[in-house]
Amino acid sequence: MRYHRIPDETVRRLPIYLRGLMLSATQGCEHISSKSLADFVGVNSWQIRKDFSYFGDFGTPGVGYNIERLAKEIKKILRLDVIRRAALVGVGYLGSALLAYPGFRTYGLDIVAAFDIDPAKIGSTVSGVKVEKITRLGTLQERGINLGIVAVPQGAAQFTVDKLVGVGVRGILNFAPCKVDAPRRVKVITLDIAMELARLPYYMPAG
Amino acid sequence: MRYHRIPDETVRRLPIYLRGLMLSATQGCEHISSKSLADFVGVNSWQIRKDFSYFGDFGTPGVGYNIERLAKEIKKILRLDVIRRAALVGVGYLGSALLAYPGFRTYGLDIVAAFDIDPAKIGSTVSGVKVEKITRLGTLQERGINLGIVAVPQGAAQFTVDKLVGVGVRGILNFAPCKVDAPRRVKVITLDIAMELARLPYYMPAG
DNA sequence: CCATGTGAAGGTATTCACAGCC
DNA sequence: GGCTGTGAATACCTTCACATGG
Repeated sequence: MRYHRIPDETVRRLPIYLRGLMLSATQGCEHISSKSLADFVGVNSWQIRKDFSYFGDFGTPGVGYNIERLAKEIKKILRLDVIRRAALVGVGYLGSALLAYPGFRTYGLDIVAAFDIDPAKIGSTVSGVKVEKITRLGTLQERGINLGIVAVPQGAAQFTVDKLVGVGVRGILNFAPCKVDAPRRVKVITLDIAMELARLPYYMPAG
Repeated sequence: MRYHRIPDETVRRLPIYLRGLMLSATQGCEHISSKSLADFVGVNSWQIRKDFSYFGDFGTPGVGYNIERLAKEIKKILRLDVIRRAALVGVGYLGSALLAYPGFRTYGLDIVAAFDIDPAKIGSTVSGVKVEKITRLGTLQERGINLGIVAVPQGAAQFTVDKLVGVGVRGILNFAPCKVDAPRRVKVITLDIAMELARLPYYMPAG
C-alpha cells in the first residue's frame, strides 16, 4: 500500500516516533524493531508498523527499521527537514516558559522572535530573544518566519491571530483558551492546558 | 439512547462545551441552542447534540438547552463538581507559568501545593503558593490532593510519577516529553508542547 | 415552526492474523 | 526464527436525515 494519504492520527504520532528514534540513535544501535520502538514510546507494535506502512517500505524483515533513514523520512514528511523559525506573541509567564523550553530544538524548531504590547518588557531579552514591539510584526515575512505562537490573554487572541495571518504566517499554535478563526490556508492548533487537566478527574474511578 | 457509555472523544469535548456554556451564562441568556453553541465553540451542531444525547435529555425542542442545568451536569460527569486540588512538581519556567495561569479556576481546579528539588527555590512563594521540599510529598494524602502535575526535566519524570503514585495521587498531567509508566488505576495524560508545534508544518502546504 | 434526539449510513482508525522475506 | 507489511475484521466516531415533541 505504497501510495496512500497519511491519516491524521498517524501524523499526530509521527513526532513521538521521531523523538524515540532520535533517542535510540544516541545509543549506538543502527536498527530498531517495531517491538522495541513500541516499548520506547508507548504505542503498540502493530500500530507502529501500520503507521509506517502508509509512507513506504523502511523496514527489513527479521532486522527492523534503519533508525537514521526512518528518522530522516519522518522529518521530511512533517516538513521538519528545514529549520523552522517561529515567532512568539505574548511574553508573559507562559511565553517566557516557551522561550526557555529546550524541547523545540529536538524537532528543528526555533523561536527566533518575541513580541509584546507591554512597554516595560519591550527591549528586554528573555532566554536570548529580544522582546519587540508588537507593531514590528510586519517584519516577519522578510525574516523568514512563518510559524506563530500565541500566548496572549484570551481577549487578545483573535486580534493576534488576525495580525499573524496578515503578515504571512502559515501555521499557528494557540495557547489561549478559546476558538480562533483563520482562513483555511492557515493551520491553527489550539492547545488549552487547563482543558487537559479538566478531563483527568473523569478517568479517576472514585474520590 | 439514555444509558450509554460516553465515548472518549466526547469526553475530550466536554470541557470545551463547559467553557462555552459558562461564558454564555454571563451574557444573561437562560437557554442556548446547539447551533448557537456550535458557533461559540467551533464544533458542529449535530456533533453537539449527539454528544449531549449520550448522557440524557437536557434540551427542549424548539427552545434549546438550559445553560445552568447542562453546565452542572457536565461538571458532574467530568467529576469537577467538587473543587479539585492539584500539586505541582517542578517549579521551573513552565511550573511557574502554570502556577500563575488563571485558566484552571475555570474548571474548579486549584494548584494548592508546589514542590521542587532546588534548595534555592524551597521556601519561596510563587503566585501565592509556597514551594516545598520534594520530600514533603508524603503530606499530599492528608491534604486531600489527588491530582499531580509533572513539570520536571525529562530525566526526572518517571521518578516523580513513581513518587506521586506512591503518595496516593490518582491522576497525573505530565509535561515531560517522554512516556511514563504508572499502574492502571492512575490515569496519566502526557502533554508534549513541542510535539504539537512539530506537526504544524505538515499542514502548511508549501514553504 | 423550531430545535432536539437518534437510528442508520458513512467514514476513519485500530486490531488481528498471517503471508512473505531476510 | 524473527520481523515486516498488509488485507480483512472489528471497533469507533462522525454525519446525515428525519421523526418527535414543545
